[in-house]
Amino acid sequence: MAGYDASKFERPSVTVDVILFTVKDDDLKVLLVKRNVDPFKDMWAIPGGFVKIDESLEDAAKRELLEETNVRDVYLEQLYTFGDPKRDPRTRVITAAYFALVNAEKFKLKASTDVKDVNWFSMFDLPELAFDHKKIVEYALKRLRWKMEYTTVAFSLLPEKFTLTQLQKIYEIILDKSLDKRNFRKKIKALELVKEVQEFQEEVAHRPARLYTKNKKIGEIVEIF
Amino acid sequence: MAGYDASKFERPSVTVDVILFTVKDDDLKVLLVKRNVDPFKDMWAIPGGFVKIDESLEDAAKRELLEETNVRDVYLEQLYTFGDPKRDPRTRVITAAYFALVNAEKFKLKASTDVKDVNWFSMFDLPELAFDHKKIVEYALKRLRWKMEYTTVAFSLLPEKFTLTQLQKIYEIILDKSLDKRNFRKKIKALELVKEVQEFQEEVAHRPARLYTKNKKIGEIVEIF
DNA sequence: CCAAAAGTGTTAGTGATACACCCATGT
DNA sequence: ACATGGGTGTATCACTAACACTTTTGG
Repeated sequence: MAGYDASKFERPSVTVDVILFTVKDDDLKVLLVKRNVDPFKDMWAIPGGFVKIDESLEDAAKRELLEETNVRDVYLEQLYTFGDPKRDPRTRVITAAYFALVNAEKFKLKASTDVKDVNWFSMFDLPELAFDHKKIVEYALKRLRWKMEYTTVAFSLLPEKFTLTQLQKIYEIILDKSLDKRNFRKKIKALELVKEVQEFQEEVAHRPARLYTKNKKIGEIVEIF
Repeated sequence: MAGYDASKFERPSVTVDVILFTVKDDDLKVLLVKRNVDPFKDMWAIPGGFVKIDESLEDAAKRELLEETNVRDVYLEQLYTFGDPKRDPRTRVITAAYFALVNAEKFKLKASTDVKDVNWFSMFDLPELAFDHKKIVEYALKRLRWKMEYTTVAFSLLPEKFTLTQLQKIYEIILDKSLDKRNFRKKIKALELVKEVQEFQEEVAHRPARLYTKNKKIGEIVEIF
């Protein structure tokens, strides 16, 4: 922190971008918005926007997500700040990227004024993205995979009540590898991450699975080293 | 990313701050600078400063470290971006904090124009710090400890040639716990992190220890999960 | 010969992996 | 009765943790 008067400096703009993941239709999906303005008009991009002068970065991330996509109440954490001077062709823009997870069945997407369209895309079949958003999304995937292995973030992708098979599938889809059912259940139970509910799946053409909820103070994210 | 003209917005200032750690005199030290200007004139702070309009965040971090403290060639990674609207009393300042490690014996500290004084402080006995720097330093310590357990960052705190006891001490000081010598050496050797050198310690009043170097392509940081 | 740190192996316990069959339900 | 996923236990392997004595050097 130097003895400069901040106002002497030509200032970069600051944005937040939010990489929102969900698991849906047996696939890992990212939320993208279609840009309605230049630069990169009509191209898909990560939702985001400028940080207001009196809001925190996290508040900005929540606000953008709500405004552009109608999504609220997500697991949210800061991912990384991308500040390459050339990442925006117009001017210097530094972006604090956030990383978010939701259970997709809880809201309806809707577009907004700045945005022509909003949609889920398979992480493994993305369209061309605006700015350096490809790089950002790839970085987010790395972080997501890491978090899956060492924390309980997976639970934020589930509905209130879920089966152990649903939970396991989330791990399998994101980590892109199959897991042993018995070992998986053994571990989940040993860590006491879930609590039995006195209910079972309904309307399935096979033996209905027991339902579980997250156990109390996993509330949010537990490191499971 | 929204359809706004960036120039319409009141822009926050962006700084980088660098938390530089070293291990010295059997203690974990942080580099602090004494501010020569308001706000917080004469108070100790993490080195840092404004990001220039055409330099990347990482370049800014390197530049500030060199300018304010004469330190170069460090291990450097982005830590977190702090953006609370009230963290700077003057105006909105968002700071991208970087986290750095050096072997302290390789350079001479020197103060600069913006800075009255530069010095190493024990991480466990810090003076009062400017801004929200206490919080930032604590966050950096958490990250450092985490990195010690799961990566090979420790090696960036060592000189070219070192003994296994020196290496072990670094772990012990930072993690603040003692480790078993035999198990420690077994693990380091099993992971092939070090290479024997045909030299020994000199001028010590006991059996001289064998010297080692970092093994080839640990070059930088290896995750040791 | 004393002080100081260097160096070295074995055992027990814990957690991870591999693996196959019966069960409950709907059609 | 059959198809579909649900549900369960044991044995092996790998890694971690605990632990004590001998060696080499300088003073």
